[in-house]
Amino acid sequence: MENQLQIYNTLSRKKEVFTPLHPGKAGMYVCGPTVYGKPHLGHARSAITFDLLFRYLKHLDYKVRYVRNITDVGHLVNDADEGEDKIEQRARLDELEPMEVVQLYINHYEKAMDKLNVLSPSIEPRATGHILEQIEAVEKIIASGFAYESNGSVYFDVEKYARNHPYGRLSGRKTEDMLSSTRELEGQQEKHSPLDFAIWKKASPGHIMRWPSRWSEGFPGWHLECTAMSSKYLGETFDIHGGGMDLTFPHHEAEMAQSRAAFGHDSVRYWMHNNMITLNGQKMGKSLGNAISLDEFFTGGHPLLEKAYSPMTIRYFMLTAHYRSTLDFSNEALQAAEKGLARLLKASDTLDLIRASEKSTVDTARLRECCYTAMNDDLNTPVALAHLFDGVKMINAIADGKETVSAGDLADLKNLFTVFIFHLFGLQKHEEEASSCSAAFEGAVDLLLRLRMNAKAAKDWGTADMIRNELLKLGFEIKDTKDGFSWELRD
RNA sequence: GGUCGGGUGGCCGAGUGGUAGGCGAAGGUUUGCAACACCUUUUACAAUGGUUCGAAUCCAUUCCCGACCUCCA
Repeated sequence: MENQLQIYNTLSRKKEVFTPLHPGKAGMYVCGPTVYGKPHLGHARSAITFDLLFRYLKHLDYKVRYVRNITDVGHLVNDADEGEDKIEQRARLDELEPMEVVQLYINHYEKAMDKLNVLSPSIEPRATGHILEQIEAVEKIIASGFAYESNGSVYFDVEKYARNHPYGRLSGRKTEDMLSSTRELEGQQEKHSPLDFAIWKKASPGHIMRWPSRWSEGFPGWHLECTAMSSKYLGETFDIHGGGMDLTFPHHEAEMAQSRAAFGHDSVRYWMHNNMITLNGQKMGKSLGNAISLDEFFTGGHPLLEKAYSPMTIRYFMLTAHYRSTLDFSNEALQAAEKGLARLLKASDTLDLIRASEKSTVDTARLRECCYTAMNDDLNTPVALAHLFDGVKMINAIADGKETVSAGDLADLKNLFTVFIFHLFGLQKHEEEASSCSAAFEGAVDLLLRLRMNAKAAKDWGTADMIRNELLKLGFEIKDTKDGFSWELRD
């Protein structure tokens, strides 16, 4: 039983063995982006963390339904229940329809995720597509007595709820502490208590995004969409709910309260939260104005970036830290990641050239075991990577003839590397550039390098070096091997 | 102020009682030279005290940093 997947549950603050609600199936819901701006490194961290989980669960033969929402309404700019909708604000500033803003940034997000090789979730529901479900949820909460209407808006009655239910359990706080530290805000006369949050909000006259309801023309509160959509697609109880740590309070705490008020029980069995990306020790975030967008990373177009970093470098960089640790961004760290990744991928190429021997002098079974143990330990990718680098040493030693591997072990090693590097970690070799080269192009480069080989054989170093140096200038990487050469196009 | 989490070598980053790993640097092997690869080396656990055969890891005190408490992945 020791080698089972364990995940850290924010609710219990412990690692727990993952046992799904329904044997053989796993349901996961993750808070996706609010689409009012370009995706940045933080979005990538969350997406990659849960993509890894999604891939691993599938690898463990679970039938996984992965729901990641898109928030396209209800997220207000400032204080929780006042202020402009984020998307409407962007629309006003850019003179666009709110849905144009939504579409634009969904496109940006999808494109970036695609580059990062983040798999599409099973379902990507949008809040605006689930207004009816959200209205139904409001009805349920009112019926259970934990919400009240006030001037066309409906608020969740936190104090009443907290009398019989633990509010603050997930984020580890007490209602009295929250009360004492809550700021006095303008326009909160509608609420019974400053802790109450809106689940339906009456639209002000200038508000564009609005839907009819029996309380008012308005829009749903931010926290509600996740309760409505997760229960719709995963059921009133489901396995895993993920998101960034900064969503723990108030968003997830509110979700928990809503679910319990609406359904009479908790919905989520395992809460998982990924930590933040930091920049000079400070959280990278839109509101702090220190976020670097993913596009900027891919093109190098940001003053803080010394160069462009490929999507795979970013993906690998994320995997070098555990998902619950903060990860500090720096050019140095990214360049180290770039080189580490190249070394790993090179070894996986080398693996294809290795020939099996009678006997093995290496222990591939143990390597395999170590890799899985690391993954089962709350997705400990940095440790799994460390073991894979032991594998890299192993591969290079075999290729050098210093160690030998049997046919069975070689197959095992190949399988391990393929599964971990490509299937689970989702890393890819340079964007299939090789396949985009035409046969004629490849033939021409091969011809040049064969000429160089001839020159070398004739000890005509001038010609040999000229060919190599000119090709290097054009962006090729040239390597001499034992019995010839290899080349590839740098990206 | 409240709650929670941290402080590890030049950089990043694992690690809850007994050699992570990557990147960098130095030296060497290989090579016509180079790249790749390989071998060796290097510097560490914020401070102080304590527990222990043995502590980065446990306890105490101190200092420093961050996250959340408003919207944020």
